[in-house]
Amino acid sequence: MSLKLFDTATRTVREFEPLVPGKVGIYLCGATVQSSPHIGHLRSAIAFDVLVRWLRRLGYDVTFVRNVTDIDDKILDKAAANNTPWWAWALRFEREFTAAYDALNITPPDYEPRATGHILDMVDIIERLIERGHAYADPSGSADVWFDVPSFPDYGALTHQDPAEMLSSGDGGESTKRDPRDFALWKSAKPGEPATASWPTPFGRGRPGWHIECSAMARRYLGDSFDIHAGGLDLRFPHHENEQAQSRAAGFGFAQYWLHNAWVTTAGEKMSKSLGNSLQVATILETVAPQALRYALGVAQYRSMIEFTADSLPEATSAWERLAGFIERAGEIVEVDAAADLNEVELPEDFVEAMNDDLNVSAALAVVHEELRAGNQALTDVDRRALGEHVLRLRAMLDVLGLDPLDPAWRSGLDAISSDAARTALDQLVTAQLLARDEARSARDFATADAIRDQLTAAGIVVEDSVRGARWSLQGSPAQGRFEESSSRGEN
RNA sequence: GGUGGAGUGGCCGAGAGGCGAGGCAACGGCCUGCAAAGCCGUCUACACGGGUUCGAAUCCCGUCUCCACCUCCA
Repeated sequence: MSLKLFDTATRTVREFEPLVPGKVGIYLCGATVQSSPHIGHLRSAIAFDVLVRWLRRLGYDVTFVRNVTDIDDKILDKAAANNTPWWAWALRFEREFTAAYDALNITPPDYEPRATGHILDMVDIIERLIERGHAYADPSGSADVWFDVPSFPDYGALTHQDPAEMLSSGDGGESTKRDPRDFALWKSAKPGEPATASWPTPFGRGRPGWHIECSAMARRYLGDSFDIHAGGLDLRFPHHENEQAQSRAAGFGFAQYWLHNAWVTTAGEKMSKSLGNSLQVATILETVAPQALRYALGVAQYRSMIEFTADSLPEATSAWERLAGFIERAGEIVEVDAAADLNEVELPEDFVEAMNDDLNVSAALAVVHEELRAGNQALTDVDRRALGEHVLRLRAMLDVLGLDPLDPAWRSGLDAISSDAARTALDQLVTAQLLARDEARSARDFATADAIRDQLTAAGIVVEDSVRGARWSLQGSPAQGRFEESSSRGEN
């Protein structure tokens, strides 16, 4: 039983075999940091975070690279429109992305290169392409350098398009290039653009074309050939097609597998910024626990579209609270070691099989919920031995999905209260109330007992009676303070 | 127009020729002083029309609808 992945280039589910046994290099196209992250961005990050976690769980030594595109037309335009330096604009949103990734427990990449830090790596590839006859300087004498599409017969291979039927790559617009399909490797500095947005090169002053950035950064950190290149579905063409063409034309093997995640949709349509900020990560985390958001975005197989409805978040919250609630209650009966090495725990066969089947997290979650039910049964039966095993297996599975409730990356609802002192104070107050309620119940004064409970409920505190007495928890636990939106001090 | 993808029960979502994935919601039962939580049960679905087959959500033919990429996009 081994991992199979759907490879966009071959349109088949392929047995995964790394170039170097035991090692995996992954390049993921990260954000163009021109605006705030929305949940679609996070879906991609979560999908491939699960891939990385699973590969590591399988024992691979993974090198995971996710870039930041910190210069492009939109960044320059928006920064100018807001009277802000373009690099400040980019950094502001890079921070927002980082905050969102952290809030959702997305494993940080091993390397997170910025495009602007790799100009020389890009120049190197462009020079190779010119030498090999796959690129040419613009005839006008500008610093523009174009990739020569007709010189590369394999163009179109990734997305299975016939180059003859492609009319235009759309790049640039001024048709000084030889062929309408040719795309920009290097863009000359334009009048009116900030001087800081261009670099001196053998071709002249300018800035990188979009596609060359990823070719250069992938090569820098993963080598001429590497295992997996991932990104959103929309990047297949032209971005990934062009990346592959550049890198292969330059003589590199480049990616062996191409993985693409599907959309988060609303009302059947691809999410877009025009839908408003209600779908921005920061906004959602004001009222929803980050674990629930991760659950909502992580329940479907990465190649399926996720239909995001008004019910999605409440539904995910219910499911999440059931999982986390079980671990919490179990911890009151058996010793649960938050720091236990979950990699040592044997995973259920069905779970492993599901994950190996192109990361079928939906099927894997079915196993998770079976384990949960069995665990709850053990909890009811107070079967400590079984309970301990269920807890470990459940956590080990959830850990693969980035959803272990005891992962230190999360902070519980109680942690939303800023200080330990406040937490202690709240605990004492609630405990006192529960004590009074117990007394009333013992005296069969249920009116008083219920009044106390109602009062607590109104304050957002859920009371549950069990054989071991009453327990309480904060309802919903929106985890305030966990997500920190970066300040807007870059502006004005 | 070219190239892909999808239509599954109230909702979300797996599966891909026979064996009722799973979650959420709802309802019933157990438990509870009442709740909550939990457990058990109920809701027997696969866009439509044909066909193949002992048997089709799954295969074939046709039809309809929706979505994406081809311009920046996770």
